[in-house]
Amino acid sequence: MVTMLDVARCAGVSKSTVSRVLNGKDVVREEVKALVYKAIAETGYRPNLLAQQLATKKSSLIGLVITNAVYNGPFFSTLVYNAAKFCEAHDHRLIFADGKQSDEEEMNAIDFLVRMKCAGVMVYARHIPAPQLAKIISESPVPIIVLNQQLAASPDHAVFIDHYRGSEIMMDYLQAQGHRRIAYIRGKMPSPSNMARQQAWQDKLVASGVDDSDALLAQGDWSMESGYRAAQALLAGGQRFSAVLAANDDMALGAIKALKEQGLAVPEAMSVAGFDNANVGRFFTPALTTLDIPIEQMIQTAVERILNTNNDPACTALCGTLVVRESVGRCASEE
Amino acid sequence: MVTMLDVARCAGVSKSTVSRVLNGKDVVREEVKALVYKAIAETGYRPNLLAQQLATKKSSLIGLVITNAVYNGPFFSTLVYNAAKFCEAHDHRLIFADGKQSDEEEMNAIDFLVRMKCAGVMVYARHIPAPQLAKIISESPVPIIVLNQQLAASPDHAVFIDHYRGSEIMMDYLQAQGHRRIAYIRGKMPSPSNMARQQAWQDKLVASGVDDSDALLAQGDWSMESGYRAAQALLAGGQRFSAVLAANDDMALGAIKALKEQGLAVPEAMSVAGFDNANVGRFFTPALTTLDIPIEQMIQTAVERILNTNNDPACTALCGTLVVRESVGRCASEE
DNA sequence: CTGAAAGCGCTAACAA
DNA sequence: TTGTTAGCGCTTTCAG
Repeated sequence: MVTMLDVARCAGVSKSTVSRVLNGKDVVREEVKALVYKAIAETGYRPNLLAQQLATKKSSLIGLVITNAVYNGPFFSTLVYNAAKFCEAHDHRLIFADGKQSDEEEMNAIDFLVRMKCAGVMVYARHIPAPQLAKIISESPVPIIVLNQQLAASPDHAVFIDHYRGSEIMMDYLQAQGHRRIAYIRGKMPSPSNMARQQAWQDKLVASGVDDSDALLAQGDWSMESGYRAAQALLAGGQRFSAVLAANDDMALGAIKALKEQGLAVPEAMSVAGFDNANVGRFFTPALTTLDIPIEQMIQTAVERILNTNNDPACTALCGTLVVRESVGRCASEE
Repeated sequence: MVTMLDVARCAGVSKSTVSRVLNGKDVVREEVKALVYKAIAETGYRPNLLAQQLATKKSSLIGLVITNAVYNGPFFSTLVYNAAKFCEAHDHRLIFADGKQSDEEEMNAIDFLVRMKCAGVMVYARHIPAPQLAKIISESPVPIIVLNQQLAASPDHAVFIDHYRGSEIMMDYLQAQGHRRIAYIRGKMPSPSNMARQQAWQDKLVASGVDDSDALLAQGDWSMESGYRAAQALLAGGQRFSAVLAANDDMALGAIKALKEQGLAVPEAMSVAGFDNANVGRFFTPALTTLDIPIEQMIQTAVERILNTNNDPACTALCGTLVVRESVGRCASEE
């Protein structure tokens, strides 16, 4: 392991001089500079970032904690991709810790990142309860930004999407197509996005006079497989409904599969819609009607908040935009 | 920022004692231990991992470099998910650096991770040429494992999948179904997996007497969108073919969409197959016939190689297994 | 413009 | 069993 001292000796100067030419802060004589660069090349020196960060107390890392519950969705790749992208756009690197499946693991993950002296950490939490989150935020020496979740206690530490409003938009569309009895497949609980979406669904149903919404609710776990089974369960339940709204695209896609298998053409006999605007939805037959979620903006805002380049509170009010494709049709059965 | 010294003072002991109780290595008197724990709780002390790693020269980080060219595929989530999983199974954390779109960026990413003193780094490279990679490996102070690419120069630093063999398996199946003129949609170059798959496709075609394989080749970039367009181009080309093989599932799915739009039923009028066994393929109509790639095993081997818990050279010989579903049928047209 | 020396927060001999 | 002392590799005063 070649250190700065080795380079210094090789160049016949002191450690501090080497440090200076590397950081370009102080002024160093050109000839000396050349000498140092030559020594660096000869020795194959690579600065140790741990030592550097320890000395400067500055970090080039931004942490991200995600539950692996969302690992299989398209949501995950988009999130990670954009997180990496924006971090690097600001000369930082993304460091990643798995929140696994429990609040304890999620806390561990956050703790690890904080102790790694990240400049900040983004948390896509599924298990830590809000008050606990608020406590972590207030006690943390570095900014902690909570993703996809509203935090009353510290709004500027949360970047979220208004899933309730998004779900309303979708329900309005469905109802405008004449659907009244709309079934809902929810994701695994607890999940803020699911809760909000489900609530809007129920509220809209009630507002339109459907009062047995419970009978139209099915349970999934975000996976296609679970959407497939949830749709089967719904069908088996014997309830009347003309549309199925799933809490994400994957489940919607699974549901379509199940409906088709039962001889129900989509959208002719049954309409289906999802959330997230997963890439694959466009290539399905029928192409999936969905709600596009501005993940990219959310992450960008989070990163900028961490690095203090963004103070725009408006960014927390995202709600998504409807993407109309083929999987929703007009309601056939007049009720 | 509360340091170990603060804790020591608070407990009325020395730094080393605190360090000892924290690491549990040396024996410390129970009462002193209690004192220290109390002090830790009171001060809210969190060990600084940078300092710790600098002092011990041990790291709990494993790096991963990926080109963002693969970010949108299902390949990506599986890779990252499993990488995180196996790292954590071995008490390490995954740290992530974007290889972006050039060899220079990929080298930067590797360099960063090495300088962060990772225990090792896994590289899913798309741009750095093999000889360069070999050089990096030989000069690196920590193990560098190249993913998904054969490396003649240093076989024990490469964990790859035999894509040529995998493609042969698929071609054998297609030909067994009676297909002779099989079109191929390739991914963006350069890509070792694509090159191998394409070569096997061509060799098999030639072996079966088809000598104008060039006319049956279309260019994609791994995305569904590109598969869609490639299939359109193939159709527009006016060539006869009864099956389309795409270098990955996403392109295969895109191709199916285009074929359907042209009134070609899959698999009745045209067969389609892909590679990777993306989750979504199962829920498509028709469900996609594909080749399952043992990504999980590949990553596991890589992580274990880095941590020296695996010396089994057999693990480098993975080739994947055929997953027969509905998108390939018997060739209708006798030629 | 450059070098000496102290310090970042922790660990690890070595003594006591 | 515990404290003292030197580092780990880098930055950063402070002198010169």
